[in-house]
Amino acid sequence: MSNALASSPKRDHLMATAWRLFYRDGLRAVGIDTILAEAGVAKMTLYNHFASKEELIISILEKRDVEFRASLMGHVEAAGPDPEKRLLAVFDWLEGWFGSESFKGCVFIRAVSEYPDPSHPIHQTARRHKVAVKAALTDLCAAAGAKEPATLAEALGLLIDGAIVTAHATRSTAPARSAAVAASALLRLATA
Amino acid sequence: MSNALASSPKRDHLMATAWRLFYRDGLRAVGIDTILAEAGVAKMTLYNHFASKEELIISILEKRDVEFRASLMGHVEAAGPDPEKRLLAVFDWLEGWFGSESFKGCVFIRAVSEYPDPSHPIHQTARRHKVAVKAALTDLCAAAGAKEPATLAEALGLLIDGAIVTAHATRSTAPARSAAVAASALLRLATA
DNA sequence: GCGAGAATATACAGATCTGTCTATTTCCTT
DNA sequence: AAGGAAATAGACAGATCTGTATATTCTCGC
Repeated sequence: MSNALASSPKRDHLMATAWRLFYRDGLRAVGIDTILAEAGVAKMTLYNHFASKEELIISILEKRDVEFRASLMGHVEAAGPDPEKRLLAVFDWLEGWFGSESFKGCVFIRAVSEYPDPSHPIHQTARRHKVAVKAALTDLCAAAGAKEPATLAEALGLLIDGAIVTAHATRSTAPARSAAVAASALLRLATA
Repeated sequence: MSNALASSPKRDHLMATAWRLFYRDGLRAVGIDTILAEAGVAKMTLYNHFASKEELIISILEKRDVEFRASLMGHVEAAGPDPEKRLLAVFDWLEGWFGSESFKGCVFIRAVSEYPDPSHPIHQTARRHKVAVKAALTDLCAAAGAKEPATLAEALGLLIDGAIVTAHATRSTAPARSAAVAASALLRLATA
């Protein structure tokens, strides 16, 4: 029997296929059989790599958390050394994301929505992602010279999550610009 | 056969029971049979009042939209005539909501999350709610003397949705205060 | 008391869900 | 070529899902 944590081509392929379907249609809406048919993989292969659908979901969320933050911070790095530019690059990155063809909101917000009980492992995994993102935001705010980095990061985090939700509900990239303008104003106040 | 739109005690009771279960556990997670057992109502009674589960959900969302905005605006009215106080009363109202025992986020955000396809009737119903709330916010911003009421309302809407999501994910009322502080700052800038 | 409309219990259809089991085959390493 | 792990197909269990059909009972106005 294979180790449930080890990486393998089949495991990676299952996670990639499941991710695409879960993100497109929802965690509860997509069944195991649909994933298997789409991936062209046998059912026992899935259950040799993952103990359950729930563990599959959590593995995907944890992977997405790492990828999400790497993509975000990669865009921040590309913005150069100016701390203010770096912070506002977050909102450019959001705008690009919102405009992508397959954009369907934030999978972590959606996971919290689908598993609303705070004690549920999937809910908790999604929460950990939000905490990690806020920590990264706090670093950026501190570097930008905010007097209370955590306070500013909290406000920017609200703008970001609100923008994601609004962009999904209204199918528009405009919330990224609105959030950027508000964030810029708050940053100015927080560093003055 | 009864009219699907008419009000009746059984219909109201079904909607109240379904609302409680849907909000607590999720729209897809709760089955018809669970609602019927909890409400103590026969299956045919439900299908005499609603064509499908989807229609039941939409009816509940539309009712909640009206109740939600009535509750919010009621709190605004109670804040008195000062336009700035009225606008900031929105965030006090949020804090009370976040602190309530049964708080599980915003059912409309969660509906968008569970039915991510923008063409789905449930998704569209949830979007209409968000549009209606933003219109109400715009009125409040205009009354408070904002130079660009729609722009300010957009930013406040992002703060509100972000606060709801964050409060749900972190099980805390703190996002209401953070949003209030940021909103107050943005209001000052927008009226200066 | 009667009759009509509403609600009931119950069974059912047909699909789908997660997860298990078994027997076979494929594939890689030695 | 042989051994062993991994993947396969496919049946299966047992539950659950939405929605339908039928026949009975309840309730209430007249």
